[in-house]
Amino acid sequence: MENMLSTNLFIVDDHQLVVDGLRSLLNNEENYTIVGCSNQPKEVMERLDELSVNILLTDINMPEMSGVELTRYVKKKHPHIKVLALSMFGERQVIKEMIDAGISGYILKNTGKQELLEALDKLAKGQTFFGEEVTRELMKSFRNNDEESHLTNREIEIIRLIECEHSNKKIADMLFISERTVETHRKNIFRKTCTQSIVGLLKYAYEHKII
Amino acid sequence: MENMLSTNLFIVDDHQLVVDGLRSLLNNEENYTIVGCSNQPKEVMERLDELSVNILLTDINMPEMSGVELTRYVKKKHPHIKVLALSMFGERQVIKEMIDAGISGYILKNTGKQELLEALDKLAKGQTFFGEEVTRELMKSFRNNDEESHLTNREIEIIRLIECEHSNKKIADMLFISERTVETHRKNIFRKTCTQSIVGLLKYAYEHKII
DNA sequence: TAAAAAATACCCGCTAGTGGGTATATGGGC
DNA sequence: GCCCATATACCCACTAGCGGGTATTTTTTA
Repeated sequence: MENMLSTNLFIVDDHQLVVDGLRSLLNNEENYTIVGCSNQPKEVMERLDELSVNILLTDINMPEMSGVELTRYVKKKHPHIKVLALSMFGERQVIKEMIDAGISGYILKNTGKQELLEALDKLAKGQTFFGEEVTRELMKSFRNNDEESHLTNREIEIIRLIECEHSNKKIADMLFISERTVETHRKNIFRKTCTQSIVGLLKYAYEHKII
Repeated sequence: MENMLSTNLFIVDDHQLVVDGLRSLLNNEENYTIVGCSNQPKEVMERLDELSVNILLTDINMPEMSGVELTRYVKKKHPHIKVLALSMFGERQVIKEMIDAGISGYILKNTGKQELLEALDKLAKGQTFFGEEVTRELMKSFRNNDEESHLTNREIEIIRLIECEHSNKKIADMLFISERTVETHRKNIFRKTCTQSIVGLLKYAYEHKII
């Protein structure tokens, strides 16, 4: 019996275990109703004609038809349906293709229930959701198109001081500048390196031999 | 003309440039009065008998007599005098010996004026002060006496997740535990690895092949 | 079985750092 | 002189993380 207030989900994955796992995860969620499941993308195409589906959860690697193709079909034939892509890995190229095809969200299969629910919530509201690791892969994608030479000398200097575990205040003292300035440099560094945390920045710095 | 309210300093370093530099730095500080300078530790011993000195700033590497020996002498003959050790490097062994000898503070010569003033302020109040890098060396000292095997499996797991740039909340979700628990694990990890920041921890983890 | 270690989880208080943004000064190139 | 890049520095709002601590439960060890 469909609840008029809940979001209707359709799950497609060539692995029945994944399908069952997702069903098990979502069965007690009162905001969502699973109106269908399948291992066959072709079957999905037919059943979507008969069902009222809000969100399609789809694997991206299926032998019969890829998630990219399925997404393209769905967005063309049923533009109102949001597509949430599921994958074991966050390969950059695939993410990009799925985005081009029109997905609204992308999460990895190894994420927790929380992130899945968060994604569904977002999609149900018409928003988009890209999990952490997916976002990180995207940022890496942008990052690889930049040259390290676009970091200024000052910024490199500050990265090195950060690696020495100096606080912003300490760095400011050492460089005879304001702490506010150090913060601004940090912002610029994060932006230029497309990193989102000190951990990411450190890894970037090691990879690019800044340190 | 000595100001009764200011702290009397005596500077000893075999390099006149360092002495002059410190004098220049401190000459306009109204809380401090430099009552004497010297390049000769032996001379210091004599002059301390005649002067009212609150804090002795001393180099640790002097040809005539090491800072350790001088400190021992001063603490024995003039126990009220606080000793602030100055050094180019933060060698672990030397730091330890100076501490054993009775210094109240230790900073590196490459630190900024701010840290010097902070150190003097602390010593003037009867407190101790060890600069960042000195503290770090001390922590490394403790750290090297520990085996990595004292980290539990859970803690290692969390370190790896931190390296993946996951937030505490995200880690909690993934491990099905409370965010409070993750925080506690982090505290324990910092304590066991004797690190004080994520940067230090990351470096530790790479060095010890945890990641 | 008792003790120790590990895992879990909370309380409280606080701030370093960050995201969003704006703006000015300086130096170099054209 | 203009434009651009870089360096400097601020405003505001906010919170993730951390330091200090306590405690209980579960698991492991002897």
